[in-house]
Amino acid sequence: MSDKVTMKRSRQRDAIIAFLKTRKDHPTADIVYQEIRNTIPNISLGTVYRNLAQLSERGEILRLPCDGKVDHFDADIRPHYHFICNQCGCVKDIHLPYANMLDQQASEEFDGIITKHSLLFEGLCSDCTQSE
Amino acid sequence: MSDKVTMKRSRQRDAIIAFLKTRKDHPTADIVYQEIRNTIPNISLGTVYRNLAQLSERGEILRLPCDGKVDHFDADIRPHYHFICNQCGCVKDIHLPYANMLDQQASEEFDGIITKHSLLFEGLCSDCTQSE
DNA sequence: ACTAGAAATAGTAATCATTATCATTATTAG
DNA sequence: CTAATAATGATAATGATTACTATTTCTAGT
Repeated sequence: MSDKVTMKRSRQRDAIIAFLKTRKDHPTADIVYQEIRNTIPNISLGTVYRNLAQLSERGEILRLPCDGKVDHFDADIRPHYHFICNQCGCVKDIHLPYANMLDQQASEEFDGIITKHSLLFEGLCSDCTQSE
Repeated sequence: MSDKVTMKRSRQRDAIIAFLKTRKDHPTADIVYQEIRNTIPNISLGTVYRNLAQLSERGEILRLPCDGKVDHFDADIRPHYHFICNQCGCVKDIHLPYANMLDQQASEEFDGIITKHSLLFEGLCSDCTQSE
């Protein structure tokens, strides 16, 4: 947290990053675990969680909190927003640029320092609108 | 959820609503529990959770998910946003009106139906900026 | 007021995602 | 090569929240 402890490589972490980069659907820790087990059968779920937490703290990936539901993870660290489907739970990108204006507006209303915001859109994904 | 099952009053629920209305700091379920115990010593934590969930589903109060941290609750159901302090964890109001434009903008970028968004500001509250 | 049916409760167990622990293994700087 | 230490796997622990169940409390309709 405070300072960079030198990071040793591990094939587990390499596999996690590599896998995340192949996916655009923002998998959960458990999905990552299930997938990596195909190549590293005895990887531990704790190892997956530890690495995902570590990588997101270092800013190498994004942790997407989803309003009380399970966290998802994104290897695309460019600032953008996300959508979660209230029916199937899938998470998709919303490519609006990060709205700094929001922080500015909020700062005018607020006695303190606003450094960021998190914004999550909700509704029905295209698949779920059709199967209704 | 689907339809209104007639709601019976209970002094536990009355106390929970009444307490929430006296507070502007958006207490957690546990805070509500601790407080109500002063007047109803044997109230159950499960009862508090059940009622808070029920009331927020009926739209009588707001549940505030806070990015993986503990949920907070708000008796002020007027649409507005919130701020959470990264230091002390307090939750405060941000009185920007609900930005429907955000949903519209997002809808243009998105193949599906966007019904709402949740937006949480983060940073340091006024108390924590001073004690740094 | 009485009563039957339904909702609410207290107490407790269960869930579930996530984190912590710890003995062992793997990585890497020198 | 080797010592120092980060990372792992296996498992236990945590913590917020929900589910269960026998009992109590409401309340609508006689």
